[in-house]
Amino acid sequence: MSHTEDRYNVKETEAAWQAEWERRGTFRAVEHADRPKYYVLEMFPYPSGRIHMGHVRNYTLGDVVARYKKARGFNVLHPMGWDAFGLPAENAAIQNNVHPAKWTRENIAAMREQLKSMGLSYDWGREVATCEPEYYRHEQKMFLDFLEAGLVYRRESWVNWDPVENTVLANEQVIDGRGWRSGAAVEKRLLSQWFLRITAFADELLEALTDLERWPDRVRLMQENWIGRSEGARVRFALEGRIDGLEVYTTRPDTLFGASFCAIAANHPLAAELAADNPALAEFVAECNRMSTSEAAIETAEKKGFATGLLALNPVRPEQRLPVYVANFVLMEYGTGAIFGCPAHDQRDFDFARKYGLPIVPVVAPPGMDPAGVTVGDAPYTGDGLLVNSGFLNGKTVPEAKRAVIDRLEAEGVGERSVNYRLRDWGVSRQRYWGCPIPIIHCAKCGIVPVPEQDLPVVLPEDVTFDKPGNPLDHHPTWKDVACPTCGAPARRETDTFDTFFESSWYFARFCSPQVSDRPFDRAAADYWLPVDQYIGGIEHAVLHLLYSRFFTRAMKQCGYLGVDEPFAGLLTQGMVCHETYRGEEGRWLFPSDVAKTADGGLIEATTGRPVTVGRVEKMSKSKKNVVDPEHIIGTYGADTARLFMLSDSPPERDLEWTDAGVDGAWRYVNRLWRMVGDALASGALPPAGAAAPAEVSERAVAVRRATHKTIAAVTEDLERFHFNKAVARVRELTNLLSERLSAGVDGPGEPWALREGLEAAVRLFGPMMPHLAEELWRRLGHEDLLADTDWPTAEPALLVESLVTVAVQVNGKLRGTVDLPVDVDRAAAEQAALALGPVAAAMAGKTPRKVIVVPNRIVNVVV
RNA sequence: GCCCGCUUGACGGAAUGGUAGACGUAGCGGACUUAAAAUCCGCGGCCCUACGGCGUGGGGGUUCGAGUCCCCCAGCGGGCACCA
Repeated sequence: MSHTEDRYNVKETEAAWQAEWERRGTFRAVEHADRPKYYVLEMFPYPSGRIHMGHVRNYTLGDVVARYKKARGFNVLHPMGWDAFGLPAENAAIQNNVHPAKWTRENIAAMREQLKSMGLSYDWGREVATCEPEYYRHEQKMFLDFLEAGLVYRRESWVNWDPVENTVLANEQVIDGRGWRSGAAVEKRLLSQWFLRITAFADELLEALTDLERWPDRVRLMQENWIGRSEGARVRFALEGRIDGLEVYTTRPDTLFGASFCAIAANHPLAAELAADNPALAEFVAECNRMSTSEAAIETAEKKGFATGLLALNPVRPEQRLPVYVANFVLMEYGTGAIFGCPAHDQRDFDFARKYGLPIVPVVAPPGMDPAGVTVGDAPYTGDGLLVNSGFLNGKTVPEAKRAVIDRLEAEGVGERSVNYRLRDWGVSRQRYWGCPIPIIHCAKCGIVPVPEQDLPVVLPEDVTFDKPGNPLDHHPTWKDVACPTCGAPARRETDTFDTFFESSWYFARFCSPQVSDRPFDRAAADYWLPVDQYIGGIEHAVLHLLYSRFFTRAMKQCGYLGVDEPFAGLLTQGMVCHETYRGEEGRWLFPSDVAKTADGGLIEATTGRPVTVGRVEKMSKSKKNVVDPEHIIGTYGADTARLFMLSDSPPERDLEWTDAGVDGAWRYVNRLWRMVGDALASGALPPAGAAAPAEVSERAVAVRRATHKTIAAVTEDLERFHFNKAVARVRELTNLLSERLSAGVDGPGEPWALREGLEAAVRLFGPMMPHLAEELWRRLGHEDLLADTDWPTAEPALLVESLVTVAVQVNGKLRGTVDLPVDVDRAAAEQAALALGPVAAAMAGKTPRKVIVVPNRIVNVVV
């Protein structure tokens, strides 16, 4: 580690420091009640087999935060684990005839080695894999606790069903209405499933968003929209010739007088009843049921309706008869599964009315329009205004009319105020093998019986086969046969497993004490570490994973597991890693590693020399082959180079384009820094490590010290705000200056000391970003201790203040010059100095200033 | 379809409403070298000989002053409940 070489030996150096950190247990986390804690967590990966650049970016960001906070004196918890249940393992099993457990465990082993080569400051002693019974047994217990607490229930719900594979399909497995593997037309099917009552916390989850101040606004907004709280009314329409009525939910009860139809969901009980003796309607309902369950598919499909022949009586206009349709865009899950349509003031209702020739009656006059002459143009009007054609509501504003009409409906007993949420309860049943078994037993006599606590965990059997369509747990010869815990009669195990979001909804708590086996985690440890201070991951998890975790935390609290409401106090959502795409002849996608550059800068296929077309920069994906293997990059340039590039080119929230040139640039910088420190030491000009500051310091040396301390202050601020790219730029600026001074020849009182201070500052500031190089240089600079155990540098305030400041001078907002002024000079003096500038006088063309705006230490603007 | 975000030199990006383009990448010129690589130095938004003018996706607005705030539009991307 300490010989003099001309080139930086990355491989040896990085491996040596990784071994040293591990040997010393540098990153082991231990609870210290007297020290401030800081919990840094990156979203744990699905063990797909190899890490990808998205992981490298995510974990680099987290590692910078973890190492920085450690240097700032925090007791840091920075764990890593594996989100190890999921579909890809089953797909691999089917395609490659390898057992999901074996596949997953091998992937974990491979990826662990890859992550270790990045030099991440994890406490590997806390590693967890969610597919192991030691982990998932606890969520089985939690599920039973939730059941007892009334947070779990069972009901029927619709799924995408592949009739050939005999299996439920994920939305992403449904392509154009067909199963991705079988190609069979997908059907909707009703299955009995377990649900978690997330809607019980809808208001709380919504309101608590306000306090998540360290979450990005857009994520909070996305969750707000997802929860989708709306205030409206439930309105009951009588049905002509029937004793039952139709209850609809609406956010626009003010437009009731403009209603021209009602529509119900295809799976509304009324639709089912009517379809029983109406084959055409039955066919229409069946057609709706063939649509995917995804909202995007439903919303983009052509809006269709089927007139049932039923007529509904408008409660505010009893003489009016509204046709009742079954419509493919009405969702049973939302509101009451029935709506009334007011075409004049809603786009979808408008389209529907146009299509089926229904009346379009305006009932809201836009502001400024004559209420008497309101007509409907090419588009519905959805804004505020005054009610017209609406009986007792005429002349009221939209909000007034809402209040008035609901009051009337309530008085007449035909409706009431109602708050509705778009949020639906969380269906957690999956008809899949590679997941956590749901600890329930079905008994013919006793019904649904929870697995007794002493029988937990229900272990997922590994002796299963994938040769038949459907769920292997179902085909297992013996596993599901069990005696009923209540009556002892033969009974059957639940063969569904949990949604894999279940595992990721509490892993952050497990990390607090992964070693305990009789509970999910130790309460005291959770009380010490939680909430996670900084969570880092992709924006694609902005809603589901983060909302489920927020819900789960509340559910765990309600059951006494922990004491916090919110799992993640701070959130950073990183952008994607992108790369150019390449196609060869015949349009085949090519890996970047298959593409070579010709002398004139053109691109060819490396092996054949045939031409290559360059496509757009897109998210790295296997399908387009625009991927770069992190292992290859780390093997060639080292982890620090990869980390530096990840940090320096783009702010973390934005997408990052991976380029060879960028990596080369980072690599050159790593070597430049290494050389610069080596040369400085070899020159013998620097004082030894720890030397006291000299009494006399020249102006030149003070200038270096100012630059050093300004950099320390700025980088500290940048890291606090996650502006890593700016932090890198600033240290580079400092090392550019130091390099200049070093090559100019060190001289004058105090300069060698100032240069050492500068070099050490650069090394320390880079510590969280390029830990191996920084650790190596720190040692070479003569320090015995580890940089990883060294405190963050502090800026001396006296060196941050300047006596002069450059002030811009504008005439009518246009820059005409600058002037150097003492800091905080009075306005009159600033104005005088500005007016004295030649170009300023020229631009004023002899006119007298009408006004002079002076912003102290910034700008003087002369208005003429 | 609905919701959210982004758009600044050739490229990635800087810029509490106050000097647009920090820092880097690519490029160009030079030094070193037999040569190349590496390294070092210099140049660098666009137009103009200059004075100066024009520039932050397009259009409008607020302001002494707009990349930044407001409105409209376009393009690109993310999410939409069983991928994780």
